[in-house]
Amino acid sequence: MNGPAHQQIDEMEQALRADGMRITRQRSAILRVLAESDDHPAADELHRRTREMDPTVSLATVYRTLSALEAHGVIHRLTFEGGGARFETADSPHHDHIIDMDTGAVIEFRSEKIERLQAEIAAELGYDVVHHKLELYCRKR
Amino acid sequence: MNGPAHQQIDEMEQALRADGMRITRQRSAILRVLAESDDHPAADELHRRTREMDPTVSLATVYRTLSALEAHGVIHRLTFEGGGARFETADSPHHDHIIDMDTGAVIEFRSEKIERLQAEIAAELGYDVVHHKLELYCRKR
DNA sequence: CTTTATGCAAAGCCTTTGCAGGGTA
DNA sequence: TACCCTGCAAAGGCTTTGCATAAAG
Repeated sequence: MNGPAHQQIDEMEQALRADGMRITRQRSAILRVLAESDDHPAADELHRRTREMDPTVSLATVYRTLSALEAHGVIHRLTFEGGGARFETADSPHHDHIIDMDTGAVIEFRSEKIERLQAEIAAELGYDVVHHKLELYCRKR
Repeated sequence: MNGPAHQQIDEMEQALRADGMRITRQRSAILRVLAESDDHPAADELHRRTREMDPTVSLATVYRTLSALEAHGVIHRLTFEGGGARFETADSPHHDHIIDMDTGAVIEFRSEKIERLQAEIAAELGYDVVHHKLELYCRKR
């Protein structure tokens, strides 16, 4: 819902095109809907929203597109507890998530300290962190 | 696979009984198999192992038992990326997980610093952390 | 014009549930 | 005995896939 982020979407599409991916009407619509959402929607919700601007888009295409976009690094797949996958564009810098257990709302945050500690811990065990997931399931105090 | 952890299992069963849960042959077997596993098995793997000591146990009962044990706080449900839920007994103190992306192995670790930072971050946003999930998807360096 | 994407419907996981019979406290 | 639990099989969510058609480059 961040209004005219057109240039951002255009950039993503250019990158995808350069990466050999065809930009179809459906893919463009799905990507745009996701870029304009800030609530980490699930596939079926994304399908519903996309249909408002293009009623022909099928759920299968939504799933296929999401997988493709993820493979190209343009979006992230989030798998919270209970329920299916949810998605976000990968435009903002890396962050983690707080999940409000009462409302289901998702809040983004970032901690350099935690990032650093994670890498240190993995290194001590002989590993490199490829990616990680930190979710805080919380209630308002 | 930690050998004779009988007293631990007995303790858990006592607690469950005291909590109003009936200890059946099936539940006892499932709990024991899980307590003796250190590889965070999924439901179907648990079913396979449980059947070795009691071939009558059905998969439905495995699922129902796991949910019940989780509700009673005796086990934890882990939901890693891709694939279904995996489980561990809740006897050891809280810890997080490193997932070896090449072998699928799961390594436990604990960081007081990270725990503290998480609580601080949530507090700043007006939240209390009920529980959290920290997973490091790693490769051997 | 070649190759890739789409829609539809069917199938695939993993997990839950209704029901009648069986076991626990 | 009263109630809870179990097995079986069917159904449920979410996601993927086979196929013929349509569209992109």
